[in-house]
Amino acid sequence: MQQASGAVARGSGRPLYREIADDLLAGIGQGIFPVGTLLPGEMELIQRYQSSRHTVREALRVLEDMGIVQRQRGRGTLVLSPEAQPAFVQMVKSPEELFSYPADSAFRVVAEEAVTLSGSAAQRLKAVKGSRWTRMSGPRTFESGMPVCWTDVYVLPEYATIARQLGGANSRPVYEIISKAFGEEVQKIGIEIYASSFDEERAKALGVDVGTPSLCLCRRYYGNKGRLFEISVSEHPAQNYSYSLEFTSGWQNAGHWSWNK
Amino acid sequence: MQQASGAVARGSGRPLYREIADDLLAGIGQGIFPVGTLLPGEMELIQRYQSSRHTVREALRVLEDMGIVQRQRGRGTLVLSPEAQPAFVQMVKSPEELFSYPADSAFRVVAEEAVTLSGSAAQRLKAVKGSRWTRMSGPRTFESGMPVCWTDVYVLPEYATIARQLGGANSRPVYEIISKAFGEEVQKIGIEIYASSFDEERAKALGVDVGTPSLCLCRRYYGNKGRLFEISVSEHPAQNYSYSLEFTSGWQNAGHWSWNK
DNA sequence: CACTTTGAGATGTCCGTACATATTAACGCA
DNA sequence: TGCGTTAATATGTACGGACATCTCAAAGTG
Repeated sequence: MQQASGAVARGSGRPLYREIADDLLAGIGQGIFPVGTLLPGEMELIQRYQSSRHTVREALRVLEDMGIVQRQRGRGTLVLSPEAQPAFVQMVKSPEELFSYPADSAFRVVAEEAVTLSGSAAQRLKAVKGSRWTRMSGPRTFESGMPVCWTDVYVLPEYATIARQLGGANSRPVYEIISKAFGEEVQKIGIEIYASSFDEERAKALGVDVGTPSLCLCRRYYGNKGRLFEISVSEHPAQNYSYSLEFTSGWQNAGHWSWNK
Repeated sequence: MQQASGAVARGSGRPLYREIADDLLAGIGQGIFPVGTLLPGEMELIQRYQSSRHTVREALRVLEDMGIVQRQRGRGTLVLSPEAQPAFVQMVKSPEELFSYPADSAFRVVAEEAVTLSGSAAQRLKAVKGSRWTRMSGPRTFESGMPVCWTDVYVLPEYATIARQLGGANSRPVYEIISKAFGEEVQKIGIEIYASSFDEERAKALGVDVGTPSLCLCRRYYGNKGRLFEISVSEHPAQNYSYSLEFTSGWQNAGHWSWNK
């Protein structure tokens, strides 16, 4: 185990900034720098390690890239997490890859109405009870007419005008249309997956038997300032659909996306 | 669109290293610096942008953190990707979080046998046809006896000895036991989710009705050198189980995990 | 020809300095 | 008391220099 927050070995073959980063990490792990508090300032660390500001900042950058600390100009270096956390990350290039929808399928809206979420509906959608949404429902089908799934899309009432764009067959995801039309940048996506079976109405619409097992995907889209602006619930016939994920060992990067004010 | 690879605006309110990074990015996007080639050296970039090495390196670091370029001492800066790829990443602290298994549940092995995968079984598990595995099957239940799911675990024959450790009730994940006992470090985890319904045998074992909708999770664990060493398939009663994910906007970090030799 | 050595060029590490800007708390004033 | 101002402090940006280490190719050597 490393000694915490004192002098570090020089000429150990490892870069000095790495030694400093490890030492700070040990200090955080041992509670010398508790989570939620600020690390000593750069000037103090320079004295403590008898190093230069450049080297100290390099060490702090390592910790930041590992998600251990968060740096903020004018405030200091906040300790976020007690230890180096090797993590499993899944990366997709765009939210579209979270869909796994066939490219040649289209969503056809057959019903649009304003809804106020009751308690049970709000719980199922993980939304606020009593909140108001505009719901658009319909099947997603291949060009050939073969059904892909039944979809309920809930959007904020102020975005209900997109229903006009969805009037005809549309293959683009709803979140993408909203994002471009209203400047909502998707910051977070929540996905919940569960199994169910088709009720009579939907089974009829998709041309499958009543009671057919189904895979349901509920996706929640959070935009600017973390505001929930869209919820979509899709119900797929089980035999035609599965959902795949892949996680790779790595570290989180708290990095550059937050640099823009 | 930015001009590519010439002088950049100073005093634009944005940091100079960001301007340089954007300019290089534009150059990469326009094919001035094709993917697979090396970017101009730091000294040349210093002259081109009339800046200091520190600033140029800061710009290159931004591109590296975004996964656009890869830097290598003694060689140069390699262009990996043509454009900035905003990505959605999901992070979990350990593979355990991928389970969502209740902590007070236990897996009880009721059958263990050597199997050779037929074509259909291999396709379903996404494993190699004809490969040999040791399969352990049984229910996972709460301490109270209430069923959580039915699980089939496939492990490499050389790891079959862990069945001894699983003889009694065991709440620890199988991958964790293998990891500790045999030194397999989990590098990648693949998950596939689909819906089904319980057949007679399993319905009886779990005490649910035949035909009850179920949610199936197939997990594949890849260890050292990317070798598939465990597959687990769990079938959950639909009404008791759902699977949640969350993705946050960010960038990939090609960074510090590779620093250790 | 095969192998070793050398050297140029590239990035990595580390030191110094100065000024800019955001944050926060203390201060002064109405 | 309430609010705007100011000052101290923190990190961010940018400049300069020096030496270390790695890579690759060219030159040298047997």
